[in-house]
Amino acid sequence: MIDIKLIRDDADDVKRRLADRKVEPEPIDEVLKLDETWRAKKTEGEVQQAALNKANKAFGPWMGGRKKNPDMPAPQQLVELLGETPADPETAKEKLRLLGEEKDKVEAEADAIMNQIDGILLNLPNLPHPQTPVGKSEDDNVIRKEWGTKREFDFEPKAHWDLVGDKGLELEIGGRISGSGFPFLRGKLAKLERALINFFLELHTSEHGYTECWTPFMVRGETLRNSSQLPKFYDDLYRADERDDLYLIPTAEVPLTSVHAGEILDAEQVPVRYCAFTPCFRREAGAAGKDTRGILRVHQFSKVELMVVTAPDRSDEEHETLTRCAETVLERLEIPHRRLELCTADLGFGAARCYDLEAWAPGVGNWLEVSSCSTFGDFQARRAKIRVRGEDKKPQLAHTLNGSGLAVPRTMIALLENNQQADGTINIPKALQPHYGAETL
RNA sequence: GGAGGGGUGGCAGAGUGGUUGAUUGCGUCGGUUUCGAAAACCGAUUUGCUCGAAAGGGUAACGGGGGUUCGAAUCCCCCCCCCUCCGCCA
Repeated sequence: MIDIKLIRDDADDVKRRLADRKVEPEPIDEVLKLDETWRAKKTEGEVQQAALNKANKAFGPWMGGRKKNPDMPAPQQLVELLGETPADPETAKEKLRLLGEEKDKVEAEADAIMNQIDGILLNLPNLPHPQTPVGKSEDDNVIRKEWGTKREFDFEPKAHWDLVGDKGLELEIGGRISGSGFPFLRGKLAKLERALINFFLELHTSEHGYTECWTPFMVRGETLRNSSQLPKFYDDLYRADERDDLYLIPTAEVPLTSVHAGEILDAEQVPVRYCAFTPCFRREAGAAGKDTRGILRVHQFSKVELMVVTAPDRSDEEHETLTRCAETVLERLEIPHRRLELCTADLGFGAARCYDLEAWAPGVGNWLEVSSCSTFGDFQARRAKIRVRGEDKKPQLAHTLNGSGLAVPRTMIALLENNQQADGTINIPKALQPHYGAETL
């Protein structure tokens, strides 16, 4: 969530920054107006509560005193609140009850307004990082770097679906079992999938300092709200039926972001760096028919995710470090790739700044997004209530970051298509050989 | 799925419906003492919201949500989590 204090302090600035993301200004004005009413109601209720608290505090001793001395006068605090001296405790009670009801009404009004505010804020995307390039569409994304050179082929490189028909890519079987978008791998490709997952995890845990996690694959709505998939992206999620009210995770970001939800971390504990392999489940609603050939876009895929919780002043450098960790995977696999910095128009809902890593796939003749490395500022931390103690010992909202390290199917596509030989075999890159157990596939 | 037990401040662990944000111990931080340290003693030590320039004030929170009451950590209801036992099953 956006900090409501930013809206109070400088609503125009918030509107400007959201406008770069093509968000209309109306909700901000609405929040501003509601917030003003909320604070008035809130204060009104608290003043009433304070008076009631004072009176109630004196009530007990008065009752006690009257047991010994039935003529004991009502306490001053009670008289003050009621504006008169009550004849006896029973009349006082009745009057206090009515005052309490008035207070409850005011509080209920305040709560209703706060719910409205939350409803708006939960559906507003994050403010872009000052460094994020302003743009109108994905065409304005900026290529920050390219690594490797595209291989020259002395034959026509095949797309992966033509390349590995005999190596275990069984899309029809997946379709029969679950439907399209649920790939079934058999034999060599199944083993390649496992080798990639293992290679990713080994690299990040033993060389990059991430702590390996194993997470649930189904989570509560609350968990999805923490990392900002809900309420906005309900349609993109698979949900178990109403008996369980659980959702299949679209990424390991979801469970990992909630690991420290509600906690205040000590300065020495951060940065926290987690990685996890999970399958990811996405409905891909609205993306039907777009780049869906082969395993380009599927409903279930494997991914190793990197996730970082850090103090706010360190998040920019952590973002670079995290992105480097993801890039290293591609470098080790010798896959030509580039780093794209997303412009304001193309930024994900919760991201403040984001690099996409794209691997070159000569068979399909396209750059494929294999990783998305985002920094969220305090956007997720505010929802998940993740805080860090600063140098002054005061708790402050943490910053969260995450990135794929990497998504398996598209990495596999790039690997297969880049390393194909004229005879139809595929060379396994050196770094992966220990995990795959052979030099060719 | 069934039967019990439990969820209180960083941790441990009290708590009779009425000066309880909460006894106490440990831990942590500061001070006294010391050549220095330990011990001892003294003091401090939750978080959010809100008002305020600040000092400070108000309010909320004892797993979560409702309810009873003038007043709830304390009583009632629902839900969640953890532990033990039984059943079932990888």
